[in-house]
Amino acid sequence: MAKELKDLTKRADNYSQWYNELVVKADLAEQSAVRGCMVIKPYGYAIWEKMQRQLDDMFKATGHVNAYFPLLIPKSFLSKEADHVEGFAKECAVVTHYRLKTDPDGQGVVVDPAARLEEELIIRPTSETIIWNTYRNWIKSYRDLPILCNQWANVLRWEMRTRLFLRTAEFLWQEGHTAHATKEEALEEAKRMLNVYADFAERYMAVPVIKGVKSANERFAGALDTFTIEAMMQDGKALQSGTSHFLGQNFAKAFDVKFINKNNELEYVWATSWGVSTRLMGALIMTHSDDNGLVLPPHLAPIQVVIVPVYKSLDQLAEIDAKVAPIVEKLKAMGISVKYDNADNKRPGFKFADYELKGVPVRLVLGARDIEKGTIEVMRRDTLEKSEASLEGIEAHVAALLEEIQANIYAKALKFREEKTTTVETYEEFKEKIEEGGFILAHWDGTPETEEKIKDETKATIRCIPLDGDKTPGKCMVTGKPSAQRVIFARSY
RNA sequence: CGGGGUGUAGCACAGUUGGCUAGCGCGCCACGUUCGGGACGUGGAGGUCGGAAGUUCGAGUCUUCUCACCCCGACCA
Repeated sequence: MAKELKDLTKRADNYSQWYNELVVKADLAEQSAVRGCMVIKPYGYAIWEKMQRQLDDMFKATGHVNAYFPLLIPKSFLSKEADHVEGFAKECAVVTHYRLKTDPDGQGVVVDPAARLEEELIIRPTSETIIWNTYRNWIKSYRDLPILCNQWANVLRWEMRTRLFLRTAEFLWQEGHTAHATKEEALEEAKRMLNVYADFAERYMAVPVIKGVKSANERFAGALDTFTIEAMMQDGKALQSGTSHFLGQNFAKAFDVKFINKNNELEYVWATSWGVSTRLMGALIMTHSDDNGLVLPPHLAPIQVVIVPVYKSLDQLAEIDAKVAPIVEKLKAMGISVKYDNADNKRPGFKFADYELKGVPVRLVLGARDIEKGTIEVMRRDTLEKSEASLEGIEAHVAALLEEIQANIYAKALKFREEKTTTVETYEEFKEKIEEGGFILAHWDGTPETEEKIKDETKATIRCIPLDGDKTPGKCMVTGKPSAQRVIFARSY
């Protein structure tokens, strides 16, 4: 076991291997038997559930409701919106038959050729099409609007190259799909949800993000505008962590969704869609982890506090059990999730290392020595600092410490991002800086051609045109043409 | 889809110019001593060497095919 962790540290020079290994060792997920898919293990899923619950609350608080739409989409639906089909066609799994039969020439089963579907079905890569096909029947009048639905689901995209959590073929996500009577209202909704995502990332995940608009090249297939939150990982690469799309009337036109407005005129419906996925788990891991393993933000840690007893005999353990019981009760009453690990089959040192690997924010250790002094050892995962605290009132101390850790890891990540963000004036300077990783603020003439050229030459893309911050115009670093404001460039996942 | 690499016990690997009964470490199981930072001793269980075909007296080792996975690209709302 000790060796495994050393291996992990040794490989830190290869960030993506280190990440991969960390995900597996910390018991979050593993590769499944199916290419590009993953098994999310109970510990990993517990984190996802916490994220889900929090996001769901935030959606409800902004007036949204949950619904569920089919997994399978008739192939023809996908082709109704030209850009959409272009974007997704090449990564769709297709259902062609509905029956198997035993192999007449051998063992096992074969696809029954007689059971070919008249129209093939695709497994949803996203649900805009099937949802807008459904919305047509729901919307007749402005009185039916807005529709503010969210769906928690799995989707499938046949990616060429996959990575646990960051880009798996099948992934879990939520997708919000809203319908509005006016352009303004739809735009406002798209921005509202971007803010919800940013808020969630920063307050719960402790991951600082930059809110912005995608350039045309990076825009969602079928959207007029794609808003994004971009985070920086510890290797300086960018990770698109959530998107919110203003779809205009594209899908309403494709699926013929019209309504009678207040002026008694027939009009197409305005749309948005927005989503975050299990990729957020990747962001969480890659933002905070260190060579000892995960570092989970207290607001999302399935176990916020672990208590480990140190004892020589079972009598001593019984004594510690009695001391710990009221602490556990009080912490639980405060809404803090606590695990008392008094399992007799593992030694304390093993437990220490294991809970560090799993990112438990606070560890309490209690032994005969402490009981004598009326103290308890407190270890915080973010800094690995140990301290002694009084047993009396330890609950309040822990509660305060959890908040402190939450704030500290956010501040640490923000500081890291700021240090790795540079401003450049020339393309030469850009090429040099991009090798160091991180975000680069530079002027760009706004054309897809220039962006493409930069991508070809440096592998960096425009992560977003920031919504907040400096808006002073300038000149494109490549072409010298006018630029409205600096945009963020980075290499990305 | 290109370039490179790896498939041998749950994990990580060794296995010589083909050679006789396939190995080490970690983990696992039993017992004992331990227990304040991944304990130690003794004993034990666990393998159709990724799959198929071939060469050979003999294949983990050589040949061909095939499958899977990893890394780097390409691709990626």
